[in-house]
Amino acid sequence: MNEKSTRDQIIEAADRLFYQHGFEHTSFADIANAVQISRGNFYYHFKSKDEILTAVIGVRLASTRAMLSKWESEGEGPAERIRSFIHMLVANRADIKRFGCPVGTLCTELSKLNHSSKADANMLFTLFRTWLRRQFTLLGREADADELAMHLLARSQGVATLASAFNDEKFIRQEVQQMDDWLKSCTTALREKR
Amino acid sequence: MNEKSTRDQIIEAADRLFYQHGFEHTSFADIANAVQISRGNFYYHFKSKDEILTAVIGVRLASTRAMLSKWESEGEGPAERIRSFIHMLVANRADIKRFGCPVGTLCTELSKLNHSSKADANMLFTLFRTWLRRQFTLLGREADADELAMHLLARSQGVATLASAFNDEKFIRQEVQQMDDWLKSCTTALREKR
DNA sequence: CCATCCGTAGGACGGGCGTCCTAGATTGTC
DNA sequence: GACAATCTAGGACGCCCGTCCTACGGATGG
Repeated sequence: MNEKSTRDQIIEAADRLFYQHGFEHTSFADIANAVQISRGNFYYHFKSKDEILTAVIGVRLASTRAMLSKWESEGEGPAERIRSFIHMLVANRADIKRFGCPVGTLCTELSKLNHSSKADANMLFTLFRTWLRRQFTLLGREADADELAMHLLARSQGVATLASAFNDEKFIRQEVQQMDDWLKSCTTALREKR
Repeated sequence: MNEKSTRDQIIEAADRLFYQHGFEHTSFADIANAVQISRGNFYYHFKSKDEILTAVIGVRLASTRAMLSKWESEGEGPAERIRSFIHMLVANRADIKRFGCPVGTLCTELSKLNHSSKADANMLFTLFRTWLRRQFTLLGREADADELAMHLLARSQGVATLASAFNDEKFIRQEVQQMDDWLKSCTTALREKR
């Protein structure tokens, strides 16, 4: 059995709880309870709650980078890669329906708290934005690549927010279908230009 | 001078603070400080913090209904009314850039808190959804009116989320322009059908 | 002028929070 | 077996939270 270190367990539990219940609403006691360790033991691994948040964001950044790299290395074209992004909504639909988008909800919360880690969390968005921009550029849309990237990001965020509010998975599939069509029209527009 | 009652002042201040800093992060002390009254005085007007939230949601529901009625009574066609909805994003762009959408962020927070007023807050979304659905029906799109309403709601939410994260007003204008175009294409599609 | 009532001030209360300390358990090394 | 380093348990600490009580002030009306 490859047991995880206590530190990693704390980060993992905090990650999940921050997502499900929000950063502020999650207490040390909640995390301690989830990891089944003593509350006092935290201080050995993290000096403060903010330090846990920093670690959680760090893990999310790393795993996001890994995911984007994987999509990029899978050798299919940029259109297929963007489709991977869009279909994240379907793959995670159960969680999104219950808790919204992990990135969007965290950034929104930290923004309202004026939290010092706000910029770090926003970097998660920037990661996706830059990656999508690159894919649209590869698709031959270098002129409006960033605009398209932001447009797609925004639509994904909106879908997550409403799916959560209305508790509606079907709506996710519906909108994903439309985004797929939209993506195709992006490629078609390119071909017509040539 | 038409002085407002203390109760209304409390609701007003709470409304603003809940929007700017979130419900949970806003304390009685914060509201008391904003209204310049004693903390203990709250209990005379509201028995609990949740009761203030209920009042705030009530006010928002009322003013939303009033706004939608006004748009509807202004006599222009359904397309122009939907345009009023879309252009809310531009009209409130300064606040949206800083604090996101008041409806979306509140619903998201209450959802994470599993708060009992979650359903009341979601009613704000339903108000817009039903109203938009009616306008699209009047536009001759009764078959997919709800789908179009949800689509537009989602895009607005996404725009608000990203504008806030990236602190970008220009993005709002950009997307509003696209939504205007999209709305025109909805009408065009109808005319072609006839 | 007194009685009544609405609105207010200030602070007590119990509890939960993030933080921090310290004594003990566990592990690894010679 | 002795010792050091690493990790853990449990709880103390001060603070702020939401809640709640009670005494005061200032109108109003008989």
